Amino acid sequence: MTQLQRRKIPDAAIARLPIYLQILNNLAATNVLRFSSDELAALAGVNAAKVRKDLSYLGSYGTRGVGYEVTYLIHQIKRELGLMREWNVVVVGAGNLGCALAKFDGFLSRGFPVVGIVDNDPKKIGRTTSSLTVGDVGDLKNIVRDEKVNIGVITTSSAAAQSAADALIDAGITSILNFAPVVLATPSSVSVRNVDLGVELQILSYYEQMRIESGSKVQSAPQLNSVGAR
Amino acid sequence: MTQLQRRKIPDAAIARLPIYLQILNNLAATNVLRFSSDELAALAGVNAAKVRKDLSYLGSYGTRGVGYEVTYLIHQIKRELGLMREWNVVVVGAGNLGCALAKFDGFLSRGFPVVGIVDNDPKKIGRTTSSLTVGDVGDLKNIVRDEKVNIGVITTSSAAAQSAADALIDAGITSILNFAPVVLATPSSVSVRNVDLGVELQILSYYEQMRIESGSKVQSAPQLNSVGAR
DNA sequence: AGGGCTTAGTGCATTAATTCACAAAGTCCA
DNA sequence: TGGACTTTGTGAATTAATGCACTAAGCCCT
Repeated sequence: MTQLQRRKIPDAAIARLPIYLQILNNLAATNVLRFSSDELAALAGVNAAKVRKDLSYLGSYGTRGVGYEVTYLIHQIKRELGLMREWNVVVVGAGNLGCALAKFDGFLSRGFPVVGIVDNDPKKIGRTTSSLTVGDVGDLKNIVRDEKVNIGVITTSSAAAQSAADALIDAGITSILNFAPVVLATPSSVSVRNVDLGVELQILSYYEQMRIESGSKVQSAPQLNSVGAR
Repeated sequence: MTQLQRRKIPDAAIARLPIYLQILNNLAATNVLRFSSDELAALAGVNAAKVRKDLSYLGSYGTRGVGYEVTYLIHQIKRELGLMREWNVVVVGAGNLGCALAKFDGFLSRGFPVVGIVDNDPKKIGRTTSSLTVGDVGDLKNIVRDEKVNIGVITTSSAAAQSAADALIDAGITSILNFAPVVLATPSSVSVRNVDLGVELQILSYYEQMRIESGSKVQSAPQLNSVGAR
C-alpha cells in the first residue's frame, strides 16, 4: 500500500511549480543568474515562505544567504514535472477551438507537440490545419500507437465529449485535458483536468457581482481555478 | 471592517457551483424534476456531504426525505453566481485563440456575450470574425463604455499581456480572464483568473510520469486547476 | 578571523476544506 | 395514525494548505 512513489509533493505545490518554471525561464532569458525566494514570490504573487516550502519539496537546492541558481532550479523543476522529455498530444474535435489549439505554438514550445487531430464529422476529416490533417476519430487507436501519443485533448461538443474520452481511454491514453463543459466518467487510473471557460467566467461574475452589491469593498477572486469535480 | 457582504461562501464551494449548475441544466433538459445530493454527487464526481454543504450555503432549499427541486436550485445557483443578468465580454488579442473564443458559442450561451475584440496589430485591425470587427486596442476605453463591458479576456502574446491588462484596468474593467502564460500585476481590487494551457499539460505530465515511474500504481491528478498565483 | 548581514529551510500554529456521522424532518403506505 | 424509510442539514473530527517566526548557514567586509 504505502509505496515510496518518490516524494509526496502536495497537489497544491505541484500546481504552482509550472508557474515558477515559467517565471524562471523569463529570468534566464534576461540573463539573471540567481534569485531569492522573496524575488520569486513577488513575481509569482505569492508568499515567500510558500515559495521556499514548495521548492524544498524538490530538495535542498538553495544556498542560505544567497538564494537559488536560476538554471539549476529550472532543471530541477523540469525533472520533477516530467518535462525532461516531450509528451505527444492528440486533439479530439476539429472545431474552432480544436484547430486553434492544434496551431497554438504554446503547446509545442513547452514540450507538448500536437501530433494529431481527429474528428467524427466526415466534412472535417481530411482538412488540413497548419501541418496536420484531420483524421477520423475511429483511427484514434492507430494514431496513438503510431505517433506515441501520451495526452488527449478533448475539444468536442459536450454531447460528444464522453465518447471521445472513451475512445481515448480505449486507445490507451491515461491523461486527458477536457475543454467540454461536462464531467467525464473515467476510471480512477486516468488523470483528467478540466478547462471550462464558462465556469471561469461564472466565477468571475460572482466576485464582480459581490463588488457591485457591496460598493466595491469586496476582495477579488482567487486566481486558482478549482474545477473541483472528482 | 466586518461588513455583511451577503453570506460568506468558501472559494472552493463557489468554484463548484458552476459545475452543479451545468449538471442541473442537463437534468432540466431531460425533464428531471428532483435530485438528491447523492445523485448530484455521483454526476459531479464528488462526495455527497460536500454537495449538501455547498448547497446549504445558498440556503435551506432541500426537503428532507425528498431532495432538491431542479429548477428551483438552478434559479438559486444562478442568483448566487450573479447569472440573472448578462455580462459583456471584450477579447484583447485577435490571434488564433482570441478569434476562436470570439466565435465560441459557449460564452454567449452561458450569458457572456462577446461584444468586442481588439488588437494592436494594424494588419489585424479591421478584419471581421463572425459578427465582430477587430478594433484598435487604443479604443478600448470607448468600447468598454459604449458596449458596457464587464469582463476582459486576454489572449495576446505573453509579451503584450501586461499592457493589455493595464489597458483593461485603465478602461475600468475589474474582472479579467487571462490566457497568456504570465502572472499579471494588478491592483487587488481586480479579479484575475488564469487559464494557462501549458500549465495544465505540465500538471498532467507530472502525474503521467508518476504513473510510469511507479508502474502505474499511482493516483491521478486532481481535476482542479489551482493556478495558485496571487 | 570575526561580526554583521542575508536568506534558505522548517517546526509549529493557524486557517481552510473535506468528510463523517447523526439528529431532524419529511414522505409513503398499511 | 403510526412506523419504516429516505434524505437533508450541520456539528465535530480530520486532513490539507498556508504563513509565521526562528534556526542554521553561508557571504562579505573590515
